[in-house]
Amino acid sequence: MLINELSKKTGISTHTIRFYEKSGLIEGKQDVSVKSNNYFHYDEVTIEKLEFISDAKSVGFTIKEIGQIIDAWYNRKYTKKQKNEILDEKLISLEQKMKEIKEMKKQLLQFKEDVMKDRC
Amino acid sequence: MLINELSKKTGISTHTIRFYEKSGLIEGKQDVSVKSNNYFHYDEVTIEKLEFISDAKSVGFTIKEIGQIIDAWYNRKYTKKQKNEILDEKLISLEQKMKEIKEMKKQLLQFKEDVMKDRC
DNA sequence: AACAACATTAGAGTATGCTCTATAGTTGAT
DNA sequence: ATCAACTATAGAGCATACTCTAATGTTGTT
Repeated sequence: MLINELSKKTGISTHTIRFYEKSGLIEGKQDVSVKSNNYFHYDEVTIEKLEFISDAKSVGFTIKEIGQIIDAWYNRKYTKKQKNEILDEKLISLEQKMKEIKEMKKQLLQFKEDVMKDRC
Repeated sequence: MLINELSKKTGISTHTIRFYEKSGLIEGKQDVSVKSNNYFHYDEVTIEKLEFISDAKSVGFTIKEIGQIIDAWYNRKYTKKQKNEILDEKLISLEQKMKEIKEMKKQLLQFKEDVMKDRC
């Protein structure tokens, strides 16, 4: 599929898709047999990747981190061991985020109590 | 205390402290009885606020959101009811973040399994 | 052939959250 | 009095992650 279809299927603008492509997160293929244009073609895996990018952004991963994860997932440039290391590292950072959110939740509940008891 | 002491006590640079002050997150007081300078003085509450700001940034709250929370906590400009609404809203967004992180964790564990079983 | 709707690239512009520089004045120890 | 170490303000610069504009070319329908 071409970029417009990809955009419609994922809800991500063509501008942003091109930005992600420049950033190395996704990769379209040009059809060498077609000489009249240099349109990029995208496959189903790209849709999966873009959906993953959206989710990964929500949890606070940077483009660079997302790139690492996608490479650990869909790339041949790492060994099995390296892929596992990258993924474990990201899992640890998720645990950390989780912990921080729990702490913040406690803090906000404390604020609520302070408000209720006119302590601030 | 003056800004330098505040900076040392919180580990936040004077530049960043001034940035937070401009952004309305904290507020120093000038001593009107001293006419030779216009130095700002900060109290213990400002330390608490700065510590809160650091924690709140880690969980992904924006400066604007942090401002709202600090106002709900330490400001007279909202009613009890409004304060509670703001805090509840932020608690809900924390729940959302938590959910997203759990999903992402599942996803990364799936990637690990895919790697292990040579499915990618 | 005309024309809307698509495609490409390069690069400018925007928002957020700092981070640093420049300039100028103040304080406190020697 | 001097001087290091502080203070303030204004504004420039930077990194991240888009977002948009401009210029130019292609495709497919009428």
